Amino acid sequence: MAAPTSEAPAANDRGKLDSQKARRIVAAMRQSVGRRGATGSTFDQVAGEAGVSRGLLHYYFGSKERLMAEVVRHDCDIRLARLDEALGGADDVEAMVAVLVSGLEDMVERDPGAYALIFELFTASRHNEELRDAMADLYRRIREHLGRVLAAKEEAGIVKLRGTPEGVASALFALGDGLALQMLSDPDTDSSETLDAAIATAESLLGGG
Amino acid sequence: MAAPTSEAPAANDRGKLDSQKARRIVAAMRQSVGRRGATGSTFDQVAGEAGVSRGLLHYYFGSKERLMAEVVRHDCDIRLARLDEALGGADDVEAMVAVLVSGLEDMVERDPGAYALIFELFTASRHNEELRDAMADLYRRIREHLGRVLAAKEEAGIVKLRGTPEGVASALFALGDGLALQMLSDPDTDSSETLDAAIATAESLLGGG
DNA sequence: GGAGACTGGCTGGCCGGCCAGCTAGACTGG
DNA sequence: CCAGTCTAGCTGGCCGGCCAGCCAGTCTCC
Repeated sequence: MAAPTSEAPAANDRGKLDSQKARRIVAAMRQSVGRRGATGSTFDQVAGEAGVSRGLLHYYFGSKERLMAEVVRHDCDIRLARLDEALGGADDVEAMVAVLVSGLEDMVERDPGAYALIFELFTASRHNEELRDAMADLYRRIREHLGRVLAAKEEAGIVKLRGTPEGVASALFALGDGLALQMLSDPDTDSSETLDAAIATAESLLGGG
Repeated sequence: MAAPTSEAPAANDRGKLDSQKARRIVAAMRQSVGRRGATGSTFDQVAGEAGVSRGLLHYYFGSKERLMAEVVRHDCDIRLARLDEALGGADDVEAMVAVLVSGLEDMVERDPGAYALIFELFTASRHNEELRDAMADLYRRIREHLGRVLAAKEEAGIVKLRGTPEGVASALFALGDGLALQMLSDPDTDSSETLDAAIATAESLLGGG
Protein backbone atom coordinates (compact mmCIF):
# COMPACT_ATOMS: atom_id res chain seq x y z
CA MET A 1 0.00 0.00 0.00
CA ALA A 2 1.02 3.62 0.31
CA ALA A 3 4.01 4.67 2.33
CA PRO A 4 3.46 4.48 6.07
CA THR A 5 3.81 8.22 6.38
CA SER A 6 0.61 8.91 4.51
CA GLU A 7 -1.38 6.17 6.18
CA ALA A 8 -0.08 6.21 9.72
CA PRO A 9 -2.93 8.03 11.42
CA ALA A 10 -5.67 6.11 9.66
CA ALA A 11 -7.78 3.74 11.66
CA ASN A 12 -5.62 0.92 10.40
CA ASP A 13 -3.61 1.11 13.54
CA ARG A 14 -5.29 2.75 16.43
CA GLY A 15 -3.01 0.70 18.62
CA LYS A 16 -0.11 2.78 17.42
CA LEU A 17 -1.72 5.88 18.86
CA ASP A 18 -1.86 4.19 22.23
CA SER A 19 1.88 3.90 22.49
CA GLN A 20 3.75 5.75 25.18
CA LYS A 21 5.30 8.16 22.72
CA ALA A 22 2.02 8.96 21.01
CA ARG A 23 0.52 9.72 24.38
CA ARG A 24 3.40 11.96 25.31
CA ILE A 25 3.00 13.81 22.04
CA VAL A 26 -0.71 14.37 22.57
CA ALA A 27 -0.13 15.53 26.13
CA ALA A 28 2.63 17.91 25.06
CA MET A 29 0.47 19.28 22.26
CA ARG A 30 -2.42 19.79 24.63
CA GLN A 31 -0.26 21.76 27.01
CA SER A 32 1.35 23.76 24.25
CA VAL A 33 -1.94 24.73 22.64
CA GLY A 34 -3.21 25.82 26.03
CA ARG A 35 -0.15 27.96 26.61
CA ARG A 36 0.93 29.17 23.20
CA GLY A 37 -2.21 28.75 21.17
CA ALA A 38 -2.90 26.49 18.21
CA THR A 39 -0.97 28.39 15.57
CA GLY A 40 1.75 29.22 18.06
CA SER A 41 2.42 25.55 18.70
CA THR A 42 5.05 24.33 16.29
CA PHE A 43 6.02 20.74 15.66
CA ASP A 44 9.53 21.58 16.75
CA GLN A 45 8.57 22.79 20.21
CA VAL A 46 5.99 20.13 20.82
CA ALA A 47 8.35 17.39 19.74
CA GLY A 48 11.00 18.76 22.04
CA GLU A 49 8.64 18.86 24.97
CA ALA A 50 7.46 15.36 24.27
CA GLY A 51 11.05 14.18 24.04
CA VAL A 52 10.69 12.80 20.53
CA SER A 53 11.80 13.90 17.12
CA ARG A 54 9.75 16.24 15.01
CA GLY A 55 9.30 13.63 12.32
CA LEU A 56 7.52 11.32 14.69
CA LEU A 57 4.61 13.71 14.99
CA HIS A 58 4.07 13.26 11.29
CA TYR A 59 4.71 9.60 11.45
CA TYR A 60 1.96 9.14 14.01
CA PHE A 61 -0.56 11.81 13.14
CA GLY A 62 0.12 12.82 9.56
CA SER A 63 -0.90 16.44 10.01
CA LYS A 64 -1.33 19.10 12.62
CA GLU A 65 -5.09 18.97 12.34
CA ARG A 66 -5.20 15.28 13.09
CA LEU A 67 -2.94 15.75 16.05
CA MET A 68 -5.29 18.43 17.33
CA ALA A 69 -8.27 16.17 16.80
CA GLU A 70 -6.50 13.67 19.02
CA VAL A 71 -5.97 16.38 21.61
CA VAL A 72 -9.70 17.05 21.54
CA ARG A 73 -10.49 13.42 22.24
CA HIS A 74 -7.96 13.23 25.01
CA ASP A 75 -9.24 16.42 26.55
CA CYS A 76 -12.76 15.10 26.46
CA ASP A 77 -11.77 12.10 28.56
CA ILE A 78 -10.02 14.30 31.09
CA ARG A 79 -12.98 16.58 31.50
CA LEU A 80 -15.44 13.74 31.87
CA ALA A 81 -13.31 12.14 34.56
CA ARG A 82 -13.00 15.39 36.50
CA LEU A 83 -16.70 16.02 36.26
CA ASP A 84 -17.62 12.61 37.61
CA GLU A 85 -15.16 12.84 40.41
CA ALA A 86 -16.41 16.26 41.44
CA LEU A 87 -20.15 15.65 41.20
CA GLY A 88 -20.21 12.14 42.58
CA GLY A 89 -20.58 12.98 46.24
CA ALA A 90 -22.69 16.12 46.02
CA ASP A 91 -26.06 15.41 47.52
CA ASP A 92 -27.96 18.66 47.34
CA VAL A 93 -28.30 21.54 44.90
CA GLU A 94 -26.09 23.93 46.83
CA ALA A 95 -23.32 21.38 47.10
CA MET A 96 -23.50 20.59 43.41
CA VAL A 97 -23.32 24.21 42.37
CA ALA A 98 -20.54 24.85 44.86
CA VAL A 99 -18.57 21.96 43.42
CA LEU A 100 -19.04 23.25 39.89
CA VAL A 101 -18.08 26.79 40.80
CA SER A 102 -15.02 25.87 42.80
CA GLY A 103 -13.96 23.53 40.03
CA LEU A 104 -14.26 26.40 37.61
CA GLU A 105 -12.35 28.86 39.78
CA ASP A 106 -9.70 26.31 40.47
CA MET A 107 -9.22 25.58 36.81
CA VAL A 108 -9.14 29.21 35.76
CA GLU A 109 -6.57 30.07 38.40
CA ARG A 110 -4.37 27.03 38.49
CA ASP A 111 -4.41 26.02 34.87
CA PRO A 112 -5.78 28.76 32.63
CA GLY A 113 -4.35 26.92 29.67
CA ALA A 114 -6.79 24.10 30.15
CA TYR A 115 -9.70 26.43 29.61
CA ALA A 116 -8.04 28.47 26.95
CA LEU A 117 -7.60 25.18 25.15
CA ILE A 118 -11.33 24.99 24.53
CA PHE A 119 -11.42 28.34 22.85
CA GLU A 120 -8.28 27.61 20.89
CA LEU A 121 -9.72 24.36 19.65
CA PHE A 122 -12.99 26.02 18.82
CA THR A 123 -11.41 28.72 16.72
CA ALA A 124 -9.18 26.18 15.03
CA SER A 125 -12.14 23.93 14.36
CA ARG A 126 -13.91 26.61 12.40
CA HIS A 127 -11.42 26.15 9.60
CA ASN A 128 -11.11 22.39 9.50
CA GLU A 129 -13.88 19.91 9.04
CA GLU A 130 -12.15 17.03 10.77
CA LEU A 131 -11.55 19.11 13.84
CA ARG A 132 -15.06 20.50 13.78
CA ASP A 133 -16.52 17.02 13.83
CA ALA A 134 -14.26 16.01 16.68
CA MET A 135 -15.28 19.08 18.67
CA ALA A 136 -18.97 18.59 18.02
CA ASP A 137 -18.61 15.00 19.13
CA LEU A 138 -16.79 16.02 22.29
CA TYR A 139 -19.46 18.50 23.23
CA ARG A 140 -22.20 16.04 22.52
CA ARG A 141 -20.59 13.37 24.65
CA ILE A 142 -19.92 15.69 27.57
CA ARG A 143 -23.43 17.08 27.40
CA GLU A 144 -25.04 13.67 27.31
CA HIS A 145 -22.84 12.49 30.12
CA LEU A 146 -23.69 15.37 32.42
CA GLY A 147 -27.29 14.95 31.32
CA ARG A 148 -27.28 11.37 32.57
CA VAL A 149 -25.69 12.38 35.85
CA LEU A 150 -28.33 15.06 36.31
CA ALA A 151 -31.13 12.66 35.46
CA ALA A 152 -29.81 10.25 38.07
CA LYS A 153 -29.65 13.03 40.66
CA GLU A 154 -33.20 13.95 39.83
CA GLU A 155 -34.25 10.33 40.17
CA ALA A 156 -32.65 10.39 43.61
CA GLY A 157 -34.64 13.49 44.51
CA ILE A 158 -31.57 15.67 44.87
CA VAL A 159 -32.43 18.12 42.10
CA LYS A 160 -35.53 19.19 40.25
CA LEU A 161 -34.48 20.19 36.79
CA ARG A 162 -35.87 23.21 35.01
CA GLY A 163 -35.89 21.50 31.64
CA THR A 164 -34.64 18.33 30.06
CA PRO A 165 -31.48 16.87 31.59
CA GLU A 166 -29.49 17.56 28.47
CA GLY A 167 -30.85 21.04 28.08
CA VAL A 168 -29.95 21.88 31.65
CA ALA A 169 -26.51 20.31 31.21
CA SER A 170 -25.90 22.39 28.10
CA ALA A 171 -27.02 25.56 29.81
CA LEU A 172 -24.69 24.85 32.73
CA PHE A 173 -21.77 24.37 30.39
CA ALA A 174 -22.66 27.50 28.49
CA LEU A 175 -22.68 29.43 31.71
CA GLY A 176 -19.39 27.96 32.82
CA ASP A 177 -17.66 28.54 29.49
CA GLY A 178 -18.89 32.11 29.32
CA LEU A 179 -17.74 32.77 32.88
CA ALA A 180 -14.34 31.34 32.14
CA LEU A 181 -14.07 33.55 29.09
CA GLN A 182 -14.74 36.62 31.19
CA MET A 183 -12.49 35.60 34.03
CA LEU A 184 -9.63 34.81 31.70
CA SER A 185 -9.94 37.89 29.54
CA ASP A 186 -10.08 40.23 32.50
CA PRO A 187 -8.38 38.54 35.44
CA ASP A 188 -7.94 41.74 37.42
CA THR A 189 -11.59 42.59 37.71
CA ASP A 190 -13.31 41.20 40.76
CA SER A 191 -15.71 38.57 39.52
CA SER A 192 -17.58 37.91 42.75
CA GLU A 193 -20.70 39.80 41.68
CA THR A 194 -20.79 37.85 38.47
CA LEU A 195 -20.24 34.60 40.30
CA ASP A 196 -23.05 35.36 42.73
CA ALA A 197 -25.45 35.93 39.88
CA ALA A 198 -24.17 32.84 38.11
CA ILE A 199 -24.64 30.76 41.24
CA ALA A 200 -28.21 31.95 41.58
CA THR A 201 -28.68 31.04 37.94
CA ALA A 202 -27.23 27.59 38.30
CA GLU A 203 -29.27 26.87 41.39
CA SER A 204 -32.44 27.93 39.67
CA LEU A 205 -31.57 25.62 36.77
CA LEU A 206 -31.28 22.75 39.20
CA GLY A 207 -34.50 23.70 40.92
CA GLY A 208 -32.89 24.69 44.19
CA GLY A 209 -33.15 27.85 46.35
CA MET B 1 -10.18 69.84 12.95
CA ALA B 2 -9.08 67.95 9.88
CA ALA B 3 -7.00 70.89 8.71
CA PRO B 4 -3.92 69.37 7.13
CA THR B 5 -1.68 71.96 8.74
CA SER B 6 -2.65 70.88 12.25
CA GLU B 7 -2.10 67.20 11.54
CA ALA B 8 0.81 65.65 13.35
CA PRO B 9 3.23 63.85 11.08
CA ALA B 10 3.90 60.15 10.76
CA ALA B 11 3.41 59.47 14.47
CA ASN B 12 0.59 57.21 15.50
CA ASP B 13 -2.04 59.85 15.47
CA ARG B 14 -5.55 59.09 16.53
CA GLY B 15 -6.92 61.59 14.07
CA LYS B 16 -5.35 59.63 11.29
CA LEU B 17 -7.30 56.56 12.30
CA ASP B 18 -10.57 58.36 11.65
CA SER B 19 -9.99 58.62 7.95
CA GLN B 20 -12.22 56.81 5.51
CA LYS B 21 -9.48 54.40 4.51
CA ALA B 22 -8.55 53.56 8.08
CA ARG B 23 -12.18 52.77 8.73
CA ARG B 24 -12.40 50.58 5.68
CA ILE B 25 -9.31 48.71 6.81
CA VAL B 26 -10.71 48.10 10.29
CA ALA B 27 -14.02 46.94 8.85
CA ALA B 28 -12.31 44.60 6.40
CA MET B 29 -10.08 43.23 9.14
CA ARG B 30 -13.08 42.67 11.39
CA GLN B 31 -14.86 40.69 8.71
CA SER B 32 -11.77 38.76 7.77
CA VAL B 33 -10.98 37.75 11.33
CA GLY B 34 -14.56 36.62 11.75
CA ARG B 35 -14.37 34.51 8.62
CA ARG B 36 -10.79 33.34 8.37
CA GLY B 37 -9.55 33.75 11.91
CA ALA B 38 -6.88 36.01 13.29
CA THR B 39 -3.83 34.14 12.05
CA GLY B 40 -5.61 33.32 8.80
CA SER B 41 -6.11 36.98 8.02
CA THR B 42 -3.14 38.22 6.04
CA PHE B 43 -2.34 41.83 5.30
CA ASP B 44 -2.55 41.01 1.62
CA GLN B 45 -6.13 39.77 1.73
CA VAL B 46 -7.36 42.42 4.12
CA ALA B 47 -5.77 45.19 2.10
CA GLY B 48 -7.38 43.82 -1.03
CA GLU B 49 -10.79 43.69 0.58
CA ALA B 50 -10.43 47.19 1.93
CA GLY B 51 -9.36 48.42 -1.50
CA VAL B 52 -6.04 49.80 -0.31
CA SER B 53 -2.46 48.72 -0.59
CA ARG B 54 -0.87 46.38 1.88
CA GLY B 55 1.61 48.99 2.97
CA LEU B 56 -1.14 51.27 4.16
CA LEU B 57 -2.06 48.85 6.91
CA HIS B 58 1.39 49.29 8.31
CA TYR B 59 1.36 52.98 7.68
CA TYR B 60 -1.79 53.39 9.75
CA PHE B 61 -1.52 50.74 12.41
CA GLY B 62 2.13 49.77 12.61
CA SER B 63 1.50 46.14 13.42
CA LYS B 64 -1.13 43.45 13.17
CA GLU B 65 -1.74 43.54 16.90
CA ARG B 66 -2.57 47.22 16.87
CA LEU B 67 -4.91 46.74 13.96
CA MET B 68 -6.67 44.04 15.91
CA ALA B 69 -6.90 46.25 18.97
CA GLU B 70 -8.65 48.75 16.76
CA VAL B 71 -11.04 46.04 15.60
CA VAL B 72 -11.85 45.33 19.22
CA ARG B 73 -12.76 48.93 19.87
CA HIS B 74 -14.85 49.14 16.75
CA ASP B 75 -16.61 45.92 17.58
CA CYS B 76 -17.41 47.18 21.04
CA ASP B 77 -19.24 50.16 19.61
CA ILE B 78 -21.23 47.98 17.26
CA ARG B 79 -22.33 45.63 20.00
CA LEU B 80 -23.34 48.43 22.33
CA ALA B 81 -25.44 50.02 19.63
CA ARG B 82 -27.19 46.75 18.79
CA LEU B 83 -27.89 46.06 22.43
CA ASP B 84 -29.48 49.43 23.04
CA GLU B 85 -31.58 49.22 19.95
CA ALA B 86 -32.83 45.76 20.85
CA LEU B 87 -33.54 46.29 24.53
CA GLY B 88 -34.94 49.77 24.29
CA GLY B 89 -38.56 48.88 23.72
CA ALA B 90 -38.82 45.70 25.77
CA ASP B 91 -41.15 46.33 28.67
CA ASP B 92 -41.40 43.05 30.49
CA VAL B 93 -39.10 40.19 31.41
CA GLU B 94 -40.35 37.83 28.75
CA ALA B 95 -39.94 40.44 26.04
CA MET B 96 -36.42 41.26 27.16
CA VAL B 97 -35.32 37.65 27.21
CA ALA B 98 -37.03 37.04 23.89
CA VAL B 99 -35.17 39.97 22.39
CA LEU B 100 -31.85 38.72 23.71
CA VAL B 101 -32.43 35.18 22.51
CA SER B 102 -33.62 36.13 19.06
CA GLY B 103 -30.70 38.51 18.76
CA LEU B 104 -28.40 35.66 19.61
CA GLU B 105 -30.00 33.23 17.19
CA ASP B 106 -30.06 35.81 14.49
CA MET B 107 -26.41 36.61 14.93
CA VAL B 108 -25.32 32.98 15.06
CA GLU B 109 -27.23 32.14 11.91
CA ARG B 110 -26.85 35.21 9.80
CA ASP B 111 -23.39 36.29 10.74
CA PRO B 112 -21.50 33.56 12.56
CA GLY B 113 -18.31 35.46 11.93
CA ALA B 114 -19.43 38.24 14.24
CA TYR B 115 -19.58 35.86 17.15
CA ALA B 116 -16.56 33.88 16.17
CA LEU B 117 -14.75 37.19 16.23
CA ILE B 118 -15.06 37.32 20.00
CA PHE B 119 -13.40 33.99 20.45
CA GLU B 120 -10.74 34.79 17.88
CA LEU B 121 -9.94 38.03 19.62
CA PHE B 122 -9.90 36.34 22.96
CA THR B 123 -7.44 33.68 21.92
CA ALA B 124 -5.31 36.28 20.16
CA SER B 125 -5.39 38.49 23.24
CA ARG B 126 -3.84 35.80 25.37
CA HIS B 127 -0.55 36.35 23.61
CA ASN B 128 -0.46 40.11 23.41
CA GLU B 129 -0.74 42.55 26.25
CA GLU B 130 -2.04 45.44 24.20
CA LEU B 131 -4.83 43.33 22.84
CA ARG B 132 -5.60 41.87 26.24
CA ASP B 133 -6.08 45.32 27.71
CA ALA B 134 -8.32 46.33 24.85
CA MET B 135 -10.43 43.21 25.31
CA ALA B 136 -10.70 43.65 29.06
CA ASP B 137 -11.77 47.22 28.50
CA LEU B 138 -14.37 46.18 25.94
CA TYR B 139 -15.90 43.64 28.25
CA ARG B 140 -15.94 46.06 31.13
CA ARG B 141 -17.66 48.73 29.10
CA ILE B 142 -20.28 46.39 27.70
CA ARG B 143 -20.97 44.92 31.10
CA GLU B 144 -21.33 48.29 32.76
CA HIS B 145 -23.53 49.49 29.95
CA LEU B 146 -25.94 46.57 30.16
CA GLY B 147 -25.77 46.94 33.93
CA ARG B 148 -27.02 50.50 33.67
CA VAL B 149 -29.79 49.48 31.29
CA LEU B 150 -30.87 46.74 33.68
CA ALA B 151 -30.76 49.11 36.64
CA ALA B 152 -33.00 51.51 34.75
CA LYS B 153 -35.42 48.72 33.90
CA GLU B 154 -35.50 47.74 37.54
CA GLU B 155 -36.14 51.34 38.52
CA ALA B 156 -39.06 51.29 36.11
CA GLY B 157 -40.42 48.16 37.76
CA ILE B 158 -39.96 46.02 34.67
CA VAL B 159 -37.45 43.59 36.15
CA LYS B 160 -36.42 42.49 39.60
CA LEU B 161 -32.79 41.52 39.44
CA ARG B 162 -31.39 38.48 41.22
CA GLY B 163 -28.14 40.21 42.06
CA THR B 164 -26.32 43.43 41.29
CA PRO B 165 -27.05 44.93 37.87
CA GLU B 166 -23.52 44.33 36.71
CA GLY B 167 -23.42 40.83 38.09
CA VAL B 168 -26.64 39.95 36.30
CA ALA B 169 -25.38 41.59 33.13
CA SER B 170 -22.19 39.56 33.28
CA ALA B 171 -24.06 36.35 33.88
CA LEU B 172 -26.33 37.05 30.94
CA PHE B 173 -23.36 37.63 28.69
CA ALA B 174 -21.66 34.52 29.99
CA LEU B 175 -24.74 32.52 29.18
CA GLY B 176 -25.03 34.06 25.73
CA ASP B 177 -21.38 33.58 24.86
CA GLY B 178 -21.43 29.99 26.04
CA LEU B 179 -24.58 29.28 24.05
CA ALA B 180 -23.06 30.81 20.96
CA LEU B 181 -19.99 28.66 21.41
CA GLN B 182 -22.13 25.54 21.48
CA MET B 183 -24.34 26.56 18.61
CA LEU B 184 -21.38 27.44 16.44
CA SER B 185 -19.31 24.40 17.22
CA ASP B 186 -22.16 22.00 16.59
CA PRO B 187 -24.62 23.66 14.25
CA ASP B 188 -26.38 20.45 13.28
CA THR B 189 -27.55 19.53 16.74
CA ASP B 190 -30.95 20.85 17.67
CA SER B 191 -30.38 23.46 20.35
CA SER B 192 -33.99 24.03 21.35
CA GLU B 193 -33.71 22.08 24.61
CA THR B 194 -30.67 24.09 25.56
CA LEU B 195 -32.35 27.32 24.62
CA ASP B 196 -35.43 26.46 26.67
CA ALA B 197 -33.30 25.87 29.72
CA ALA B 198 -31.33 29.04 29.04
CA ILE B 199 -34.50 31.06 28.66
CA ALA B 200 -35.86 29.81 31.96
CA THR B 201 -32.57 30.72 33.53
CA ALA B 202 -32.42 34.17 32.05
CA GLU B 203 -35.96 34.91 33.13
CA SER B 204 -35.22 33.85 36.67
CA LEU B 205 -32.14 36.09 36.66
CA LEU B 206 -34.37 39.00 35.75
CA GLY B 207 -36.85 38.01 38.40
CA GLY B 208 -39.60 37.02 36.01
CA GLY B 209 -41.68 33.83 35.69
C1' DG C 1 17.99 -9.09 5.68
C1' DG C 2 13.98 -6.90 6.09
C1' DA C 3 10.20 -4.69 8.29
C1' DG C 4 8.76 -1.38 11.09
C1' DA C 5 10.05 2.47 14.23
C1' DC C 6 12.19 6.60 14.23
C1' DT C 7 15.23 10.73 12.89
C1' DG C 8 16.37 15.30 11.27
C1' DG C 9 18.12 17.91 7.13
C1' DC C 10 15.81 20.05 3.60
C1' DT C 11 12.40 22.67 0.89
C1' DG C 12 8.87 25.44 -0.83
C1' DG C 13 5.54 28.52 0.37
C1' DC C 14 3.95 32.04 3.19
C1' DC C 15 3.72 36.34 5.67
C1' DG C 16 4.73 40.46 8.57
C1' DG C 17 7.54 44.11 8.40
C1' DC C 18 10.62 47.36 5.99
C1' DC C 19 11.59 50.98 2.97
C1' DA C 20 12.63 53.29 -1.46
C1' DG C 21 9.97 55.63 -4.20
C1' DC C 22 5.71 57.61 -6.36
C1' DT C 23 1.96 61.20 -6.65
C1' DA C 24 -0.96 65.11 -5.80
C1' DG C 25 -1.59 69.21 -3.76
C1' DA C 26 0.16 73.15 -1.14
C1' DC C 27 3.39 76.59 -0.76
C1' DT C 28 7.12 79.26 -2.24
C1' DG C 29 9.65 83.13 -4.90
C1' DG C 30 10.54 85.17 -9.17
C1' DC D 1 1.32 82.41 -13.55
C1' DC D 2 4.67 79.03 -13.67
C1' DA D 3 8.76 76.23 -12.47
C1' DG D 4 10.59 74.45 -8.21
C1' DT D 5 10.30 72.41 -3.70
C1' DC D 6 8.27 70.20 -0.01
C1' DT D 7 5.48 66.92 2.31
C1' DA D 8 1.80 63.75 3.70
C1' DG D 9 -0.39 59.95 1.97
C1' DC D 10 0.20 55.98 -0.18
C1' DT D 11 2.28 51.94 -2.87
C1' DG D 12 4.28 47.40 -3.70
C1' DG D 13 8.76 44.85 -4.32
C1' DC D 14 11.69 42.68 -1.36
C1' DC D 15 13.64 40.21 2.58
C1' DG D 16 14.37 37.33 6.41
C1' DG D 17 12.45 34.17 9.26
C1' DC D 18 9.36 30.57 10.11
C1' DC D 19 7.11 26.19 9.68
C1' DA D 20 4.47 22.02 7.98
C1' DG D 21 5.41 18.48 5.42
C1' DC D 22 8.61 15.38 2.86
C1' DC D 23 11.90 11.81 2.45
C1' DA D 24 16.27 9.48 2.47
C1' DG D 25 18.46 7.29 5.62
C1' DT D 26 19.53 4.99 10.38
C1' DC D 27 18.52 2.00 14.05
C1' DT D 28 16.59 -2.17 16.19
C1' DC D 29 14.65 -6.38 16.74
C1' DC D 30 13.19 -10.55 14.83
